Amino acid sequence: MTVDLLSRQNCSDCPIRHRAVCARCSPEELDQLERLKTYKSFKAGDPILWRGDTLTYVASLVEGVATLGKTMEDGRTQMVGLLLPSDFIGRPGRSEIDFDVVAVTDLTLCCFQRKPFEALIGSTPHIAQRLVEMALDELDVAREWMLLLGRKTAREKIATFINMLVQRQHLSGAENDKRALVLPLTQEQIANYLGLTLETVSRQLSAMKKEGIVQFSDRRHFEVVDFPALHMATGDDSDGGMLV
Amino acid sequence: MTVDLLSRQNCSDCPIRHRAVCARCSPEELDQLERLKTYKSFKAGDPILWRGDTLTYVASLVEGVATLGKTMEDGRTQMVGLLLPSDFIGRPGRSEIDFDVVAVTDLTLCCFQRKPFEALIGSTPHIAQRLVEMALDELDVAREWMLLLGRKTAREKIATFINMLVQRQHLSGAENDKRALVLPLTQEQIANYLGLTLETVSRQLSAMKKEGIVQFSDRRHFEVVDFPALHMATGDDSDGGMLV
DNA sequence: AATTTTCCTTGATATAGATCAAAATATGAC
DNA sequence: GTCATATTTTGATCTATATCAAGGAAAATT
Repeated sequence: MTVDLLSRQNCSDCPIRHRAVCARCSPEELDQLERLKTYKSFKAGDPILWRGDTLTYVASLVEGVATLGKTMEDGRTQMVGLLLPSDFIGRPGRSEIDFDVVAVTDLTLCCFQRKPFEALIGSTPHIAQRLVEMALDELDVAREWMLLLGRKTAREKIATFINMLVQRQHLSGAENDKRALVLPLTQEQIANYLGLTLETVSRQLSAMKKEGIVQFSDRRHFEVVDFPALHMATGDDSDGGMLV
Repeated sequence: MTVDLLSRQNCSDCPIRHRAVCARCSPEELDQLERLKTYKSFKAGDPILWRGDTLTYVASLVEGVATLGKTMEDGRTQMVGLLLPSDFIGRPGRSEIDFDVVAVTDLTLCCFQRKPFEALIGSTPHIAQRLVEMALDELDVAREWMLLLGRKTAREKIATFINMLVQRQHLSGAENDKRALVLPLTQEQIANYLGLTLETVSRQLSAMKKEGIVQFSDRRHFEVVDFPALHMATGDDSDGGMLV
């Protein structure tokens, strides 16, 4: 019943397929995965993992949105990742986590006990290989975000964030109205993701509405009206993104 | 002859051992690695890889310092990684790189052709497993840096940077004067790493000298005089770091 | 439907760090 | 050793964004 809106795949069967982890698995291997798997549900706002927690599971996000965040002693916080369906949580070969994972919406995880999962990796090179690629993909995303956090202006940050939502939601199979997009976070959470304050996020978003770049139907749903202007505003591209 | 100052290991033999990639390799596997391996040298300032380059090699940094950087169309740049001896360059399973790798000092790489290296991974689970762990370690570092870039003050950034140098150089086997540390970057490069301008770096470093936290013997060599104050200045710890 | 709470907007003001400018110091080349 | 270049320091000013403050709109709860 859980159709993964963001990964073009029905994943009620074997959620770890999300990222094609087991595209090349043999029937026996799939069977093994099948037996390890359990589902867990969380309510919006629930902490899934806390910094320092022992990792007994690795998991694949089936439905919903979660954030990865780091918090400083004095309360300043920085989001370091946004988890959408098909994303992977956990670190084979590591028993502790050093950031917080929090459910933003109600969500479902497909969990595998870490130990047997690691054993499986140890004997199945192509799964390990796939995990390397996934980790390196995440690393690319993190580095792109470092550029954003270190060098972009508030306006560029917002534009880049919206553009990322466009990309991740278009890549997905969501065959709804092509332009209808979901804003999964509050403005405070967006501020946390972008290294800004919520007031700055509000002002920049208002400006982009006024300029007719984006249009909101309600707080959580919007569409991009002027793609070239959005592209231009990201700072990634000196021209209007026409070449891409 | 090339003794790796930063990894407690003599690595003239099999540089990929740096990160214990092949600690569990059989003699035949070591032999295979041995045959794939070539050394390449670069001069300070040389570009090693350019964004968009095709990756024909993966490599391990034997000696010297290199930076990973991203550049925007208008010239703004953000360093996204600092490579010290024993660090790994390259992405098994990926043929293109999307940032620049530049030699900061003269350096030596130990290179393996990507294709055969990937084949080796495909048939050797424990190497693949080790690479997953390495990629996840890098991801942790990148996320820690995201917190720094998004939320820390200029002073906290500088203190954190110095503290990172202490940690990486102490972890290494460098059994020279315990306090003598190398500053491998110019202040402009540091600014690039921290999302600041060079003037701000200069001012903050001067302040920390004046306060007696650090002391420079020359531009590239310094020692930390007051560790508790340094810890305090990183912002990571509300107390003076006494508990760590 | 009324009330509470959460989320968003807008304005006024402050400030950390950027930018502009210039001199002082190193470093390297010849 | 001198000249040229790269790097660092310091000062004056500016500005983007934070901070402080308060009201309004939506959502959730009763």
